[in-house]
Amino acid sequence: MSDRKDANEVTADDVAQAAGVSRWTVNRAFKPNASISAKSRQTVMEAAEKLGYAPNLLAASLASDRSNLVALLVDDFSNPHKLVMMERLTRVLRKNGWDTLLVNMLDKDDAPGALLSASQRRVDAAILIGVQFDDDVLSAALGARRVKKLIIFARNSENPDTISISVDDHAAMTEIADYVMGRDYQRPFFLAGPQTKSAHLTRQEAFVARWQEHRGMTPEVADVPSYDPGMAYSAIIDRLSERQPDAFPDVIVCENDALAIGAMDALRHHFNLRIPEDVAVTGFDDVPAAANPNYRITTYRQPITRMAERLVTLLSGELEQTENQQFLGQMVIRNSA
Amino acid sequence: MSDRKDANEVTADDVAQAAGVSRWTVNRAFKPNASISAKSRQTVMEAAEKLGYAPNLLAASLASDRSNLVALLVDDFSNPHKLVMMERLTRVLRKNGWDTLLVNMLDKDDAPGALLSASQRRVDAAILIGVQFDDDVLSAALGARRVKKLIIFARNSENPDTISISVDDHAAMTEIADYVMGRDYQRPFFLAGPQTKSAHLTRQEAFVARWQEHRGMTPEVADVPSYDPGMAYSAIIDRLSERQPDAFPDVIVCENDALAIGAMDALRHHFNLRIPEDVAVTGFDDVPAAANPNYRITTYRQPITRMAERLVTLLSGELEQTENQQFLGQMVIRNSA
DNA sequence: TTGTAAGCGTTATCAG
DNA sequence: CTGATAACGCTTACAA
Repeated sequence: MSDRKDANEVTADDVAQAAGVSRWTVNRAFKPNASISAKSRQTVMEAAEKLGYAPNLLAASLASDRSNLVALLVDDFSNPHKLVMMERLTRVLRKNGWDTLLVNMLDKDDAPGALLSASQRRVDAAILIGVQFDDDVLSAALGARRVKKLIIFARNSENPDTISISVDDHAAMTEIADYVMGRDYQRPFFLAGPQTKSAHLTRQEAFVARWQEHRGMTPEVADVPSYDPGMAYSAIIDRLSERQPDAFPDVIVCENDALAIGAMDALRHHFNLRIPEDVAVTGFDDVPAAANPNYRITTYRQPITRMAERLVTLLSGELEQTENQQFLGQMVIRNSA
Repeated sequence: MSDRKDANEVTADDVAQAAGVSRWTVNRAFKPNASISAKSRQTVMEAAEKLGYAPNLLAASLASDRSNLVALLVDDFSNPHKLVMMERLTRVLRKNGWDTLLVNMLDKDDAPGALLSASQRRVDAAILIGVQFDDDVLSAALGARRVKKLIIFARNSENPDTISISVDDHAAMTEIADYVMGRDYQRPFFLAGPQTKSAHLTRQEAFVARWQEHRGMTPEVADVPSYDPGMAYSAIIDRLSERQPDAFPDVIVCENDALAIGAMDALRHHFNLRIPEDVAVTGFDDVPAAANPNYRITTYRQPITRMAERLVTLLSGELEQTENQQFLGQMVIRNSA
């Protein structure tokens, strides 16, 4: 049945033999700062090259209990920003010698299963870039000691055993609020994503607080069950239909671009309104589509690459951090507000 | 230094001891159709549950030389369709017990490196969903015996040692051509993606051939270096600026939706043209944005889920296929043409 | 700097 | 159906 196991099953022993050294020397040759003479290393590398040897990472992981593998747990694939994050993360990780196991959280209750999958491959860390990881799930996961490190990427978490690498949502949203107030909009409407139990309502809270503080009134808020342009589209229609002009918002501040795109589509194609003349819109993330001439969204860009680089230092353990890492991004002013 | 190795390091031996059986029996309990009595299995499972045991897949893979791991090699993250494919693929794979290693091909010449990464984790197969795998790369990869199976997903390949699972591009594009001709467009323009050496020019060729056959003239063709809406936007502007109205195409047939989106944006926002009144546009893939009210693209939907399911049967070896697998999708008629 | 012994946690295979 | 032996290919000591 299995006729594999032909060539390519070259082991360190084979190389050792070919190079006339011991297996352990072969090993050292492949380890960046091992104590090995330059000469030995070269002999080994030549033999390895000739035989087509590459270390078996499975065996290495088993023997060493570190795998140089991280799991990326994702749940909301409808948000286009996920594609950007996945690209950046895998790029930076791979450049630094880490491989990525992509785990699709199939549904709301799949978090434990997803984490289990990851742990069975002995990943060194699990990186969460989904939305459905509330603190209950995290505690359960950590309680079960499923993974060594749990890192929440691009989202806050209050869980003390978890490290989050994210943008300073409060600062970012305050900046957006100030910008919007600076343009003198009067009737704000905040469009939020899923209202889970964890701490990621920061954006909404920050906006609302800032507006209250400066204008003495509480902005209207609506939420959708997932970061999906289609859901945002429907939500806006549901919520704003049959509204008198003077009760219609003049600016819709969205928790992210996925929602902003849906909102803009609804505004233009359902309500037949112009943006920003009739209603302005702001987003968050600066997804690729935000720059396209149809949208030209005024949004906020997270420094994903820098965040990914921080992640790498966290993984390598250089930084014995347990504190959450906060970054500052920058507003990108375009035409939608 | 390492204070891990606390709990969770439960092995089959521990469970065996707790359950009063041998390690091998524990193992059998976790294997679907192993010869083990129902009673033994239950005892084992209870003990396992209590101790929180889960098989170490690293060790299993090492010992068995099958890993139940596949690598997904991706290179063009700017195409939104990739997100859809990744979601479907990981979903179907995981449901069937396969894990996914996501490998980002960092640049044009990274294919060998990416394949090497995958092979070092001893993946059972590498699935290619990028564009830069031309037949040279594939041959090299196979020559180096890097991976056991190489599967090209959603794209054709002529390489005989490779299996491709894709839509029947010829049939699909012929259907689109017929549709376009049926609407009586006269001046077609085909917008193609990267012109690599492999066989994926089928769409372009099919369209051109069909048009020639029925109309006796060769459609104009342009190509862009990557499936990126932004590139398509620029390409359309470069190519069509300063053209007299009667030389301007009345339908732009795009190799996929990523290009169609860029083309539509250029047509509307740069040339100030209406779609489909002034110029019609067709796409391919039916990405989520194709359905949004801004675009409403007439496109072609690939049966990704069925294709992913076929992939799984291919992986499990039930099908000792070496032939390429072709699927039929369906046209989705919307407003853009 | 280099070699050696003892595992890492499974599975294939064969004996009972 | 169950138990035992020998790998799988590497790493972590530690000794030479």
